[in-house]
Amino acid sequence: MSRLLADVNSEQRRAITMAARHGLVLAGAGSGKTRVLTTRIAWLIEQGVAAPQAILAVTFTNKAAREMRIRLSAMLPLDIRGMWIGTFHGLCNRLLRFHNKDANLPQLFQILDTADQLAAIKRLQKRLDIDVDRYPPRDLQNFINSAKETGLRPHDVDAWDEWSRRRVELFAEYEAQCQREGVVDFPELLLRCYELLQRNEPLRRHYQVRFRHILVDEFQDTNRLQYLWLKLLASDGAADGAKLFCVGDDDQSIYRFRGAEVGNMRAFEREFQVEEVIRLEQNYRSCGHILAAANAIIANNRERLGKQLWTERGHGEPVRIYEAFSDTDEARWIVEEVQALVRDGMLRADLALLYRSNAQSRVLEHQLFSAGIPYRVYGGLRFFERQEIKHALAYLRLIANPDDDTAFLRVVNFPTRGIGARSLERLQDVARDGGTGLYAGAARLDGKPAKVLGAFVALIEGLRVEVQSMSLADMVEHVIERSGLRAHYQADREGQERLENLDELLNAAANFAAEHGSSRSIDESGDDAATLAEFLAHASLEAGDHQADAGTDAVQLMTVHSAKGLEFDVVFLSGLEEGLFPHENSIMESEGLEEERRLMYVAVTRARERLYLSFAQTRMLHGQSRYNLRSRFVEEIPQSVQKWLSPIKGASQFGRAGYFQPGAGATSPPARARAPEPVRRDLDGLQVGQNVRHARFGLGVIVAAEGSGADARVQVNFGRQGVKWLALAIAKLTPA
DNA sequence: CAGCCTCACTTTTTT
DNA sequence: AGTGAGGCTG
Repeated sequence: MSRLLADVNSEQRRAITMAARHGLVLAGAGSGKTRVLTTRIAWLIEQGVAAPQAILAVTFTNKAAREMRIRLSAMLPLDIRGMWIGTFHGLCNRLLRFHNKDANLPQLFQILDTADQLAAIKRLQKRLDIDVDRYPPRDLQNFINSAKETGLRPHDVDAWDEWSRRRVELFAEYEAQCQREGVVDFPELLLRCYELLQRNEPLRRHYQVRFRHILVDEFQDTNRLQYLWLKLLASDGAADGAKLFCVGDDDQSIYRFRGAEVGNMRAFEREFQVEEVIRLEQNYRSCGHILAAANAIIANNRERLGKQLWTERGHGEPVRIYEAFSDTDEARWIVEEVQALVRDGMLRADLALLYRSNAQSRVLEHQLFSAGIPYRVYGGLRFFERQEIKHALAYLRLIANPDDDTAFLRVVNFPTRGIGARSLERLQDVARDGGTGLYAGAARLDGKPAKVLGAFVALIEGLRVEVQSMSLADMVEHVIERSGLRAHYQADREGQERLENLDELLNAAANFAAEHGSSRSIDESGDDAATLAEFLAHASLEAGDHQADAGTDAVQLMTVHSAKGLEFDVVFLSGLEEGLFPHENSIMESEGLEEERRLMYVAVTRARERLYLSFAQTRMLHGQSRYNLRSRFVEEIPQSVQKWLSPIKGASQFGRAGYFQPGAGATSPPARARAPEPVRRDLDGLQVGQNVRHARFGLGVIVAAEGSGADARVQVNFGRQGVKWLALAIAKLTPA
């Protein structure tokens, strides 16, 4: 038996060694999904079922692709560098670079990241004198991207009225602009690649014949276009086409808002007549009580393919639940608990503080900071998104492609060189009238604009010549120097960190050249431009890690979304309140609510040993106090695995007597007794923050009040019944 | 051209 | 409350 199959359970083995046909693996959280995927690849190669070149493995994130490569190279005595393992976008980029002519793209086409794309759209709107109130740039960006991600070009999009017709026109104008400038945005990479293969039969056949096995990770996150792309490469499921092996978990589908279609799982099963659907339900991560909570929560969803996690690890600890007065109290309690755990020898890095929305990190950070506990927040600016890095890259982009107007405008006057709005306006007019880009338009100016812009063009031209036979790192260094970027940040008192980042960019360039340039020699002239283009693509496609210093032992703070795929010994999940989690924007429709519940399921299944859930009666949000009910998700956890740390279970929902009793449980500090502040009195004895009962809507909390006497109205949060304004003269509210 | 002020926004995120 | 973008003034 193959060494690859040691320590693999029977279901995992079934998936790994499945015969060459279409397969769907429903892999529960912590069930060894990545392992199955990578081991199957290794197994296919080891058994001689497929050659390495015949395999295409697709992931969503660079991190996942990297991990797959690392694991694979540990399993196989092969150089896996030539293998087609990558993200959808990375693989499409690769394909388009190979066949740029057929795809009608310049050889050194640039990739616009989301921010570049928005800038390009704004520029377009300015050029065409579009009312940004009627057509907000963000909306337009969303519109364009979601059209492309559904596989639609402007002429495929329906328009019924003047407004939407105009919108489609702008979509078309935007495409023309991108084409003129030789740039593609993220969805364009996929769509362009898809259309290329669809249109060009020999090319399509080539790849359809070449790839015998297509393996897809996180299949539940695929959007329409990605599914179409996979289908095309797999010859639509024809007998002689590639075999699709998709791994995913419908219960962890949490990206509907960005176009993911869980329905692709069922569509795949149906359209490819998938015979083998394998469920990986043994969980190797969490203790039994935690899994019981997760299973019970997700069981409330109707739209499921069905799965039940189990473990051999035993029950472990119950789920700890804490009710706080306020968000501040909640944060303070969490920090005390963290301190206790660290005192007991727990590593800070094994503790995670999770929340539904980023705004919640502030209170937590504040308390952690006061307590002097090192922490790290995920989700800030990433390396290649920093302004100084984008500036340096913009110079490099202009060297590679002078038609890139986005890059041009970014640095034409940075560092400032006396090119003002007037000069640029003149230039944009000239460029528009001449039907050229800005760079080319500069030659047709006169007067002062001609002088200042001529100097800028001369700078770029000079750079292009000087840089010609340099290594990538030297090139970057030279550009940072000659553009004046370094001097600019040196003169800036607060430029120190930016200078360090620019140095880091040099490192990145050197590393990149070492890793990617080795197959073709770097000093072989003529390939410098290609290496530069690859580096620029890399910078767009892989913006870098969110985390800063991975080395230090710090408590980890992140949203539940960011935590997907990660695991921690101890997880604190805070803000379990109706309106927050589930989020109020999602409560109204069942699909939204089910996605929130999947999010909750993801959060719970991050914990290995211990899980804390907490919520607060009062929370500051957007500068206002909000009064929320406890999340329904808390209710969905079986009582048998709950352990309440705050005074009395459910105190706030059914009267507040319990609050003034001392805390219970060895791990929890005594609750600080504090009466909720009445915001306004004399509303028939009702006050904000109070629990009330309504004959039709049931239990709720008063969240706001206005008016007096016969006009007095209160706003009541009834949880799943919604938030309602009720006139006291009409509605019968009784204190609960 | 730069700094200041007002205004609007505020779920989740990768490529 | 806090931030970021865009507009206006010195």
